Amino acid sequence: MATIKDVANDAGVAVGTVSKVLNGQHVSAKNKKKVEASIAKLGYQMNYYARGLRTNDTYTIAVIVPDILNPFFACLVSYIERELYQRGYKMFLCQSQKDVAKEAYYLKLVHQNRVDGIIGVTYNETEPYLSGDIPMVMIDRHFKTDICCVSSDNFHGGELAAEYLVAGGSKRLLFIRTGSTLESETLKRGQGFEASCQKQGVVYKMVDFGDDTESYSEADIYQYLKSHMQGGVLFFDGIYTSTDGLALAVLELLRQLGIQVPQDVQVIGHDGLKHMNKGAYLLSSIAQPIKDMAKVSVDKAIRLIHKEPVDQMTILPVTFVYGGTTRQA
Amino acid sequence: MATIKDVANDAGVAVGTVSKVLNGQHVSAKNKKKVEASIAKLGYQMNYYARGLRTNDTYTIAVIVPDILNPFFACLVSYIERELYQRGYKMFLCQSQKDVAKEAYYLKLVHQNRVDGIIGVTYNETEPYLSGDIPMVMIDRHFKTDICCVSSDNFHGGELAAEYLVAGGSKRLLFIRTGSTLESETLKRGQGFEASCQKQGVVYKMVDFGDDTESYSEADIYQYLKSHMQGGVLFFDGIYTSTDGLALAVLELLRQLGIQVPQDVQVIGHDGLKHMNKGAYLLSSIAQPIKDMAKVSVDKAIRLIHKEPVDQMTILPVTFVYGGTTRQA
DNA sequence: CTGAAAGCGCTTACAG
DNA sequence: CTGAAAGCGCTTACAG
Repeated sequence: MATIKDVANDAGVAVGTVSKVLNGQHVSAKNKKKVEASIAKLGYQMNYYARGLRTNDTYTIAVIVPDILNPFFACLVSYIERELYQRGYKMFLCQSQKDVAKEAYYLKLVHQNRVDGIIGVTYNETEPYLSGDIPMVMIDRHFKTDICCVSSDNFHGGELAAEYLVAGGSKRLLFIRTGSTLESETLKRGQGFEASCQKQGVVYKMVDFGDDTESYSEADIYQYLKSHMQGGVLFFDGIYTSTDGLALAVLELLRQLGIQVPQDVQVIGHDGLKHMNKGAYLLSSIAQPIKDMAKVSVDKAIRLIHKEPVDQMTILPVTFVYGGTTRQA
Repeated sequence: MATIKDVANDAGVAVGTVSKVLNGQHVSAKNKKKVEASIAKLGYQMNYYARGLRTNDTYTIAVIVPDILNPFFACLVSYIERELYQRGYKMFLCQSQKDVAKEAYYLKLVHQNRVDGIIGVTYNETEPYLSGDIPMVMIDRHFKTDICCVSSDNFHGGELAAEYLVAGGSKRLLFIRTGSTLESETLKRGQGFEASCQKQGVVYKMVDFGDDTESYSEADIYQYLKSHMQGGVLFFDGIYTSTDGLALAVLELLRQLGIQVPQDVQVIGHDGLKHMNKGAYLLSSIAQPIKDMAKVSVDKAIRLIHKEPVDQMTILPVTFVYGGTTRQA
């Protein structure tokens, strides 16, 4: 590959001059023309490794998510990539897979590869690995330390779910969640739901099936639902789940139990996922503004890189979306 | 951040010695111990940009796919990341989004960032951008030039679909496809289907709705199906589509037309996608061995990087999977 | 086995 | 405005 030196020789100027035209600094029109001609002629491509070594800017950002097999994260990562591309950054994709060792590996790699910043969704206790010297924005996870965070309005999402369920005629509500209790921001979904139930003075129950191991503890949930049935009818007539994935599992269990949705019970999920990520909504749900979350995350990360001021916390609005599992309010 | 020089000073040895222990070369036990102690003490992390500049190895691979919003690609990318991680490589995620300019940008970036190799699924005519000096493996796309390719057995997939449809009792088959006609490997799905129909001596029809613009040309397909109905019954009683995404759209159209699946017509898709990428199959389908495709791709890429011999073409086997839209053969 | 030194391809003061 | 030179943090022959 041609180097800056080859270009300088070909154009008959000093390497410093070539560097200047490469970086848009002022050089005489005559030299600029010569250099540009040589660049084109030699097919010169800048070696970012050499530049990065000198300037300490790499124009790369590491994105750490649990797993893009999960459509929510795939969607988030997809939009982050587009945003990064617009801004001239490249993305290292890191899947932690809820594996502490792997997450630590990536957090370390990030130093070695001198990424300019990190955008991450992490549920592990990785704070010890976080040296504050690298710009970092977390999604949906509010660290105790002063790390930048962007999230959607999980609390209000829970409220919305309770409101729509009641508006659709449900009188005895149930909230089901699974997952790590470290997901501090997402925990607010249940809190908002509960607050709204109390405010509306409706009967409700909160149940937590703990960390899901790929199976969403389906057997446990099945037992739970079954034990709340009497003469073929479920005690609850409105269910809100912490994620769409969980809602899908619940929907299948209800089907097995012979319960009609939304006639007998309405179901609302959370995330707002669509068929193949582009068709209809999978079910009635509280939709997160994934695109905006991606945009804001990238924007914050780049501001941090440039040492510009940023808000420590940003909470984006959620909306209710109809997907056939509610009696459309 | 501490540099190799800091470590050398702290340990009282030369930088060359530190470099050797870093790279697992032989140094005296005494010095090795001293160096390791200093590394730990200073929290030293190697600067890969400096090393990369020297050695021209970056341990990074660019993965180029159209868009991970598509669950098939999300799945592929997810498994590629795991494989890469195992082998000590990092991944640049590049979404071309079927945008020629963006794809060209990434292909160029790849030179600037000196990635060791590329793994890609591209449908554009990007060959001119491909300088042969960088190891590259293509998935599902067979270039005329001698680029390494891995694919699943699309032809046999088509055959399997026809066989299962007939085995389930269908007598008049229909193949529907959408998408770029550049997808040379995936085009074989239709070819295999047709070959099997002829061999089995069954009535069939092939129809191509061209490039999908996010909407799968749904209106056109609806019209087509409707024009082949008579007295509420569809002329065809078995449908095979080029992808699961398309099959889902067809399923919805059939529902709108009041046609029962699988009673009136059986439907088989292609890809083998699952609910949330982990639950049940979306529908009866021809499943691609995505995990193996990822593994083989990474393996080939790394062999190419090491200048080891590799097979130019690898075709992995596909299987029929039952997902409720066939009369289970 | 170890140290001193050159060099990878850039950028950036510093003179002129 | 331009050139010559130092230096970013590594690795790798080359002497000793």
